[in-house]
Amino acid sequence: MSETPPEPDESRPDGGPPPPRRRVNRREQILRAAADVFATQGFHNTSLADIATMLDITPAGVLHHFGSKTGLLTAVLELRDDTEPAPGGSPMLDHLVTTAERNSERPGTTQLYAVLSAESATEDHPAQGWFRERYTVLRRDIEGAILDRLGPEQRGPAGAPGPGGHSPAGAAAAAVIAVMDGLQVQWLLDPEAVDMALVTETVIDALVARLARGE
Amino acid sequence: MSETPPEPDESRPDGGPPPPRRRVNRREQILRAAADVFATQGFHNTSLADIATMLDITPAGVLHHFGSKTGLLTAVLELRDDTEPAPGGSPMLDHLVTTAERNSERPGTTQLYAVLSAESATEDHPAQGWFRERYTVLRRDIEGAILDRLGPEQRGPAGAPGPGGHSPAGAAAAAVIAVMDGLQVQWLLDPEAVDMALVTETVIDALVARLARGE
DNA sequence: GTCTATAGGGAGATAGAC
DNA sequence: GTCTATCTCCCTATAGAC
Repeated sequence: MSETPPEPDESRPDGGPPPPRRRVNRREQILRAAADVFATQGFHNTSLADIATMLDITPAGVLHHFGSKTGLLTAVLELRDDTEPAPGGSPMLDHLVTTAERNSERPGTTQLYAVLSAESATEDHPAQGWFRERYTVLRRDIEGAILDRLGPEQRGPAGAPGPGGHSPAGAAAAAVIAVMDGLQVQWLLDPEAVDMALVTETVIDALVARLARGE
Repeated sequence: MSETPPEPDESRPDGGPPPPRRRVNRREQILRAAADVFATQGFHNTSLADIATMLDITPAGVLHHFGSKTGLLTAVLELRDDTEPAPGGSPMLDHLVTTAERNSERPGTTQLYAVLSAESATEDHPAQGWFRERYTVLRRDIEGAILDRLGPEQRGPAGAPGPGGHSPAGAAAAAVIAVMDGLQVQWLLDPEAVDMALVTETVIDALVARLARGE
């Protein structure tokens, strides 16, 4: 299953800086394994032993690098594999569709965030603050992207605060995020049943069109 | 918190069936406690002891009634507190908004399904089949409701199979469900940040308008 | 710096008391 | 029919070996 790359003896002529390790760093190996198994099993349902076994070490070997199971979770979340940086403004909306498409080919990552985000809504979950912050930032950014796409002339009413202190564009932003999240669960349970990218695009278009009409 | 309604002593003139218990039935008490705590803590993170403690019995006392922890989960899911039966056809769409509104006042139930549905997307989760089936039925019903609202004249293109074998109305149905689910997670993490009913209504309207325009 | 041995405290479920 | 005593297993984390 897990291959352990051979470790060549590294020669250091002078008494230089601390020896660089050929092996990518145990820490990274553990992070990858943890991300995989948190995704397929959830956080609470995963034991340190599950992760340790994948690397042929003991559970305590894992804990050494992260202090606690919670510390490991935090590190996994920070990992954020942003292969491509998210653009700002109107192009961000297209980027969201692309992301949905990409997620269809990475069940592991998709599952990781889908499962953990919902699990974080339980009492005193260690990832709660992380996800709360993430949603706050996402809502703000996507609201900006929507206003950007509408253009200055149509922006007026959509940007103004509405009921509950939220602007229509802000509500639309929450909706877009919600659609993407909700679709992931449906897709994970039944991949044939939904086309995440198509539906995401449809909802974005429908919401932007509605805002453009000033409703 | 949970009130235990008094059980009137039922008089049996003849030597009828086994003696009625004054207490509502242990089974029901356990179900309510389990639903509460599954909601706030998730399924995997909840122990039988957590539930047993609430009723001042031992974990095995709980297991007696349901055989296994999984059996208890299944029973909780079947519980479905459909206070009001969901209508069919176009009124169902209004009912969805009402449901979102009601969910804002029942964090417990909201959390139960939000957390469990995502958790069910993990490997071999006992509730996986239940949620898969639930989504399949919901998508079909809501698709019907959308077509109903569109009316016969506009229904044509929306009902026809599109890319991936799914009709535009079917995609919209998946989107509506996704929005409701996704909003729940955002709302649970930050109740002030989103208005579930408002956003749900907005998305439904935007999607129906789009279909009506034949896009 | 990296990891193992072991502690110490639950977990779910079986078997059987009342 | 209802529940407890108890078994066995597995969990996270500390302390310390190499």
